[in-house]
Amino acid sequence: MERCINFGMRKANRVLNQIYDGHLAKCGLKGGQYSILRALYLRKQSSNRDLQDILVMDQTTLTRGLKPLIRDGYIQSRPGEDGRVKLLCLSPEGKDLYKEANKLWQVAQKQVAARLGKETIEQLFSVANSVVDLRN
Amino acid sequence: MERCINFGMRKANRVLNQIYDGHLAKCGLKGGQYSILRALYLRKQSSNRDLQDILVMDQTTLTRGLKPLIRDGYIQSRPGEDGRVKLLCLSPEGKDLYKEANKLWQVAQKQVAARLGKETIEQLFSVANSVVDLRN
DNA sequence: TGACTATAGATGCATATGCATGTAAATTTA
DNA sequence: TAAATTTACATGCATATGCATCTATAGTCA
Repeated sequence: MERCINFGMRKANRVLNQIYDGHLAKCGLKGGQYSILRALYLRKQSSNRDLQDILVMDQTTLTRGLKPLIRDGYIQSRPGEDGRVKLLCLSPEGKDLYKEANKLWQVAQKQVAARLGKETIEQLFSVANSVVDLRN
Repeated sequence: MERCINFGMRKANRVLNQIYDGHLAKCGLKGGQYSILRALYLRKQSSNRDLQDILVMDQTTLTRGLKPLIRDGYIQSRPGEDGRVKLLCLSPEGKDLYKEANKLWQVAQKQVAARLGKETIEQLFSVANSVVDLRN
């Protein structure tokens, strides 16, 4: 009975999401939103397009993921010189929220890391990177 | 710059979903629906509760995942002796659909397996199982 | 038996995901 | 420069996900 690769990873992904989301809920964020805030925190400014590459995310998924963060004032959006482009950056509130979320993220990350162990984590990233490379 | 375990797996999960969904789309299914059909095909009959454990899925997620499959007549639902329980099984159409979907799944699985290689796949399942065990 | 508790599912709400498609702006080409 | 093409982003639609909560049924215990 051959195991489905997609199903195997999907289950694991759900478990991880629940752990990280559980911690991040204290500041009202989900894991995906945290990733977006982090990417913007580290890059100061990005277009939607840039973030798609960084986050390995579909354009439509990203656009919608940004929506509540813009709505709640954590991300500022303005048109670029190229009229098609939307430039995004964290507002002061967004930076504060990221810093707060980062503390919660660290708790989640440490908890998971402690239980999985170094070797498993290395394998996880190695496997995940290999899978992402399937896109090329 | 520490990498986020959740983010790493999430990206990989999205890539896999797209590959499998791309193939399964030919019969109108998504990967999650295929997993449900498969579980029912192999077990003949299950309650919602049973499937939650098999699929490592939240009750509400599963209930909603079943909805379109029941709606479209692929899964039959009837109450069990225990009035709270909902018993589920594949209809004849559901069995046919599963068999058709299984062929498409095999194409996807082979394609991914060929590109990842045996060792990476073993690691993938090993890591995924370790992550799922975090629930305990 | 009646009250309390536990279990199985369903629903409201909000985000997550991506295909097909639409709109607008920039670039290329004839 | 006008038309065709490409690029960036938005929207309609449908499924995916799970927390909080609700309903109904089953089981437990005083």
